[in-house]
Amino acid sequence: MSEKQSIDRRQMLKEAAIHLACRNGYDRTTIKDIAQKCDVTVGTIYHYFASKEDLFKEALVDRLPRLDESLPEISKLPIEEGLVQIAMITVNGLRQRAEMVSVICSESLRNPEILCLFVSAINRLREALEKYLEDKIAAGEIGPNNVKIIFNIFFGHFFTYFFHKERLGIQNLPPLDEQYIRDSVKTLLVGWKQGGSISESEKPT
Amino acid sequence: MSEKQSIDRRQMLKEAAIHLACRNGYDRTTIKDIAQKCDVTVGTIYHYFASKEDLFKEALVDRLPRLDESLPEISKLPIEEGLVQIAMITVNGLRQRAEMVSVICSESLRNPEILCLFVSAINRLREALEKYLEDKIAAGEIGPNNVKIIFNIFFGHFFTYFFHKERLGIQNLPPLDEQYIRDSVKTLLVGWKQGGSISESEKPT
Amino acid sequence: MSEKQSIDRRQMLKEAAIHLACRNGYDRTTIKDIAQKCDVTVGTIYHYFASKEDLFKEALVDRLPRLDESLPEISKLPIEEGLVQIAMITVNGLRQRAEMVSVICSESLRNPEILCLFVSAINRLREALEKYLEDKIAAGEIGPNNVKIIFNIFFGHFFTYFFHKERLGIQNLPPLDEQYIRDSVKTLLVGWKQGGSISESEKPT
Amino acid sequence: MSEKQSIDRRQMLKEAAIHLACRNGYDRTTIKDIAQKCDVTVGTIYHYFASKEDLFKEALVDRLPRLDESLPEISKLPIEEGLVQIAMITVNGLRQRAEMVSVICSESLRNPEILCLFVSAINRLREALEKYLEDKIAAGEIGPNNVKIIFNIFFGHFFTYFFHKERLGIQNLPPLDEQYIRDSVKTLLVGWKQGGSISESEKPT
DNA sequence: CATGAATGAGCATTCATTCAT
DNA sequence: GATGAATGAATGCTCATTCAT
Repeated sequence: MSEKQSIDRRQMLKEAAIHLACRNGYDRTTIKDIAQKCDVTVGTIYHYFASKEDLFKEALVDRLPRLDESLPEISKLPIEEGLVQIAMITVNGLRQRAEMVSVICSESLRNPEILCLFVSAINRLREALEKYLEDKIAAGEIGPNNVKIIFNIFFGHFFTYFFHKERLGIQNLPPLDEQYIRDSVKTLLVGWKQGGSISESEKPT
Repeated sequence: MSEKQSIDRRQMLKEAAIHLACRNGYDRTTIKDIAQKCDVTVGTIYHYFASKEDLFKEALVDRLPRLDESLPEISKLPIEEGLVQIAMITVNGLRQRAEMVSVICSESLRNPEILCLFVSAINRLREALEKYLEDKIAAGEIGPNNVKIIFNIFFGHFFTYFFHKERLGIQNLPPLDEQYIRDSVKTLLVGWKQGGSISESEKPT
Repeated sequence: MSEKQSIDRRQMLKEAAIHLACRNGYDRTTIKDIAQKCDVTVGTIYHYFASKEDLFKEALVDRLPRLDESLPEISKLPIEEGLVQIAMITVNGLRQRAEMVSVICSESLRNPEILCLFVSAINRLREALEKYLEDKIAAGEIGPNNVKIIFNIFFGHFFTYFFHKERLGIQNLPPLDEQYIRDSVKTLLVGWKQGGSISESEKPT
Repeated sequence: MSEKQSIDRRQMLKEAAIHLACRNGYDRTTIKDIAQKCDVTVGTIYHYFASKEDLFKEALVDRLPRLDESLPEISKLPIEEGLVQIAMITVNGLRQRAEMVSVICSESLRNPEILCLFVSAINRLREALEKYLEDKIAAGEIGPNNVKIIFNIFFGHFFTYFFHKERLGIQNLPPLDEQYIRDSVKTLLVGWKQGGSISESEKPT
């Protein structure tokens, strides 16, 4: 079998694994389930992956979201538009990886390796975005703010809303579309522009 | 055996179940584990609960958080202080139920009954807090705002930060203490007081 | 509690045990089931009986059918009427003990003590009826016949028919009533009166 | 593994299951027992059968007795010989399936599917034999008789005697051999030839 | 006498993993 | 490479029996 086919098959198995685990959880996703979904036998899976855990670890590693490459372009935009772009990339990233996010949220609590993946993805995002916000403060586009807090507000807002609306399926919430994102960003910016989220202890004397 | 002892034992079993499931997940928490943790035998668990699922369902049901009873008092405070109180109650509620929150987050994706519990708890909080915010807007303490958005911002912020810091254990974040909460509320209020999160489509003509 | 009450309670427990075991089999009839049916607790059953097996053994022992006492009266009747009476007593005996017959049939294969009960009941019937038939042959009411064979034909017929119709519930069979019994007896007697079931090896030279 | 081996192993498991259940009953025959008897592990049984119940259902289904194919030949014989052949086929059929008969008798009372198997096997036999007897009456080989009654007498006799002698092991009964069968048939035919088992209600006026 | 909480061995079933073909 | 039969430890659950109250 050609190398390409081999890569495709690995990919197919990883995707099936994540897809099933998203619905049923890691423990209730059996090797046989994955094999059947891919029309192969259990033995085949063990040709490509050393164990069930390995299969999932690989599946999660190679699909972590990356905001980094888009940031340089976005930095050139005015902050209103920049934050909208960032929020949309973040939400779309979650959406495309919705199944993976679910698996990671569940499994990270008990699997340190998966926790590590999750944390490093969030930290990459945090660092990039804090840097972006600091630049904008320096440039005077928004007032002086505690960037840790405003990152938390920004990310927590979109993450939780995505989780409530698109993963848990809570009813009667407005759609998480561009309009909602623009309204949210506008709301946030009203305060951020004025500044003031520097805590007493951080204030320069 | 007295009724009291019987109730205590049920309670003990439920707490052990949640505690273990928080660390290991529902599927990896065995009846034997729970029994050993409580120094009883498996048979005893089945004397008190019809099944493993029943044990967990009961354990989750009777510990859902309640903001409701404190709100009337809080409503009398100025909004700065009110939101701090609400945030602290919310964070402390999550903290006290940290283990339960973890279990619910994992299991709600595949167990509709648990999802229902989770959703109704969130909705209760949402309704109470949206009502509070609308009253404050009417009273002129904050400007006109889309209460759905600002609830999402408020809750999402504290929920995500709690999850990152205290559940996932992400390093290098400031502690989620009163100071952090006060700073966050101040940051949020800068914008909320001024108002402006009414979307174009909602604006009165 | 008076002795009478105590006897009643034992009786009630035994009847419940047989009743449930008839439907569900011995193994699927639990002590708890029996206790619930009688509105007592499991502990109570162990006051009256040493074990589950004991309860069932006692329940089966004291309800074995008895043809013996009626035979002297029946012997005075002409054989046509006598056999009808015997068949009716047999069928009614099975009917009243239908549940017990089911339990005995199932359990006798693996429990030697129950087998013994079953066999001795059948043997008592066999001996009584063979004696009756020999007397009737001697009296010339029926011809010379191998009484073992004609007992087998007589008992086997009614037992199997009862089992098929009233225990298994096979459809489209005529009812096992007096008319059917009279017709059957008449059919059997046609041959028995003429005689001839003495095998070659038994015939006097 | 070849398909043949796979079929053999299924067959071996089914036979072991029936064999053990005959001695111990369905409930006391454990999967482990069956596995040990066949020198395989429990997992192997579940590789071939979905459940314990399935294993037994299959085991019972594919061994139901069939008289049908022999009847055309037997019909050509004089009735004395024909009934002897039929009785011998029936008795040998029971003998070869002795273990299965025991299991079916016990389980059919509580398992509707097994009851259905049992009833349909008996009904097939009943229909074939009633047809045979009607033909013989029409041909004048035996007198006018109620075929339902004489079938019941014929089958009930041999079935009960088989059950008493070879399953329950009641002592002091003559062996169920060809001689016994010939004597029984002769006894039955004495009456059948003369006829007379038409009930009053059925008699033509 | 009566209770029912507690026991723990035993059961049917699952499933990740191995390996001869 | 690919197969799928075989493994066996582990799991949720049952139930006859005991015994302190």
